[in-house]
Parts: sequence; structure tokens; C-alpha cells
Amino acid sequence: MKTVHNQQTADDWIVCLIEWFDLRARALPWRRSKDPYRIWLSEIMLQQTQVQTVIPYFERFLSAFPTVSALAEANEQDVFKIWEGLGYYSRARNLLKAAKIVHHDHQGKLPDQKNQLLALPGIGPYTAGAILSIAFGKPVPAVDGNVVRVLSRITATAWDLKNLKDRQAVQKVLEQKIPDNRPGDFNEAIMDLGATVCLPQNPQCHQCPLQSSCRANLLNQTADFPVKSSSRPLPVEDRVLIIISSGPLVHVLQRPDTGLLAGLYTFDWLKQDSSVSALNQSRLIEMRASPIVIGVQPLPDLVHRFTHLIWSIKAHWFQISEPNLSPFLDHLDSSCDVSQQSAWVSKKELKHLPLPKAMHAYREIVLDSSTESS
DNA sequence: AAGGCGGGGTG
DNA sequence: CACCCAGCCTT
Repeated sequence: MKTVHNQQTADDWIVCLIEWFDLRARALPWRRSKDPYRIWLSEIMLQQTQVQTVIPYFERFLSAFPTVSALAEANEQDVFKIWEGLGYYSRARNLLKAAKIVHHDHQGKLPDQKNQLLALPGIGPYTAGAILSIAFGKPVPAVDGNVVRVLSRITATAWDLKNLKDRQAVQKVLEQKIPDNRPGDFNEAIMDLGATVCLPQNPQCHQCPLQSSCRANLLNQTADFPVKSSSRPLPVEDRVLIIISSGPLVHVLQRPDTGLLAGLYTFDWLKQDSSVSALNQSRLIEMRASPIVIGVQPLPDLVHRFTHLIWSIKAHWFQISEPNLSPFLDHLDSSCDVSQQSAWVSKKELKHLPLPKAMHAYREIVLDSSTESS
């Protein structure tokens, strides 16, 4: 029968893919066991984050918090410190929240039901599918960016990575094709293929196990799939960073618990109620005029690019004679003058605070400077 | 449906 | 530079 024949050839790629995975699967730390906690942890870290970046973080996190219950007992600052530099810090916060829920409501065992997994903070459709298939052997697809790209090319369908409907369409297709016997391997195989062969740019079709069944390849149109929606230019924020130190103490701020870099620490920012640089200059001049200022030195400029905006940072280091911010309060960002969000810390303490990458170069400068005894 | 949310690899 | 990565959450 023609339809039957077409059906079989249309799915030939699944067998080829699994055979390829048996030969070429990457050896990754989280593939050494099926411990649901480890699978879960790896999938959270891997959200929007490349494998090579995650590996050292995964090992370190697991050493610090070997089990769900160990994590559930941890405090947020310790979790943030392990997570420092990995980005998307709400993942760490949600992971800790979820660990407490699993510890208290599920006897420390990650649930194996999709709705219960989706109810945990930080677990969405992709991560639930990955955990269900890899840790629990259930035939549920795990549709990430790689999977959309690979399926878009195999079927020559104009799916868009960012389109939720398109991800659901891919999910639907894969629900019909995922093998009951090896669902986790199937999901990981597609992702491995996407990460090592079916690359976003310049896919290596000559070494692809699916080259003879991939419609985009046969049409010589791999560049047309998936479709990419146009992106807007990133807004640039001009910021002036003020590092204030008094003897061995440095002043830091903890950011609010929502929004950009929530819960992490930075140094002070110059108040910027307008983008007029002349105003910045006058603020700096007034601050420098304070009698408690011992010296001011310029620090290197820095441009830090986020996903949705750019910080263009100019920085100055104020050394003052006493740990007292009051002469500066009119000129510093107002979120700093109240409560425990504002703190004077020693260099040793500074080393243990979670700081975003944008602050790391400045932290190094502060830590490297010899503590000058006046 | 759209935008916020880090940081890094790659051409 | 642009693109995008084993996405999720909020509005």
C-alpha cells in the first residue's frame, strides 16, 4: 500500500537517529545516572545555557547539595553563590523553592506525573518532558530549540523557535513518533544532533545520519528552516558605577528580589534621573568635594550585554575616611539608603557575596588592591 | 502574545 | 556585530 510505504519511509530517520546516538552520544556528567534529582538539576541549568558552560556548575552544585533534601535545607544566598555567573538567577531561586516543596510534600522524591512536575516552579513543558522521559522512561517529548530546528529541517516546515504554537506543533508530531522503549534516548538524540551536527548556522549535513531523509537537506534549503523572526535593536543604558570604600570596608547593595539580577549584589550607582551627562559630571564633582573623600580614581569602562538591554558602564572608585554615605545620598540611586539592602563589607565578605558577571572585573580590582593603611 | 530574564560560543 | 543556546514566568 502506498500510504503504508510512505509512512514507513517517513519515519526511517528515527531508527537512524537512535543508531547514531548509540555510537555518538556525548559523555555528559548528568548521563552517568538516572537519579531524577540530577536529571532535574541538569535540565534547569541547561535552560538557555550551553552544555560546556553548565558542566562545572553541575559538578559544583551537586557536591554542595547532593540530594533534594540537602538542597531543601540550604539558604538562598548559598545557592546563589554556587549559581554565581551562570545567569538567569530566578532558576536558582525557583529550584530552591521547588526542592522545599518536593522535600515536604513528596517525601523528597521528584514526582513522576506531568501535572505535578509542571506545578513546581521553574519546570515548564520542556523540562517536564525531559524529566519524564530521561529519569522515568515515559514517552513524553522534550521540545527545546534544538528539537524545533531539527524537526523543522527534517520535515521542511517553517516553524519559528520563538513561537509557542510552533513548539506545540512539534510536540504533537513527536508524541506520535517517540518510541516507547527508549523515550529518553530519543529526546537526547535529537538534542545531541542539534547541538553537534544540525547546527543553527552551517549545519554539517555531510556527517548527518538523517541526510537522506531530511527534506530541507534534499531540497538544499537547510538555511530556510527554521524561520527566524526579526529582532529589535537592544536599548543601551548609560550607567555610572560608584565603588565606595573606607579602609578595609567596601559598600555594596543587594538588588530587589524581583527584576534584573534579583537578589544579587552590586556596588552603588550614580543617580540618573536624566540622560544628560553634564549632570553626571556635576554630581561627581559635588561628591568629590566632600571633606571625607580621600581620593577618587577612575576605573575601566565596561559594556555589558544582556539579552534585552545593554549596560554601558563608567566607573569611579571613591576612598573615604569613614564608612558614612550621607554626603553622597543626594547623588546615589535612592534604593540604597535604607534597610539591609545596603551594607559595608570586608574584602573577605565581598568575596563570598554573589555578584553578577557585570561586576566581576570591578570586584577583582577591589580585591587586588593592597589595603592601604593610611 | 509579548517581553523580561544572564552569560557565553560562534561565524 | 548577529544569532541562539537542553526555557520559564509574568503581564
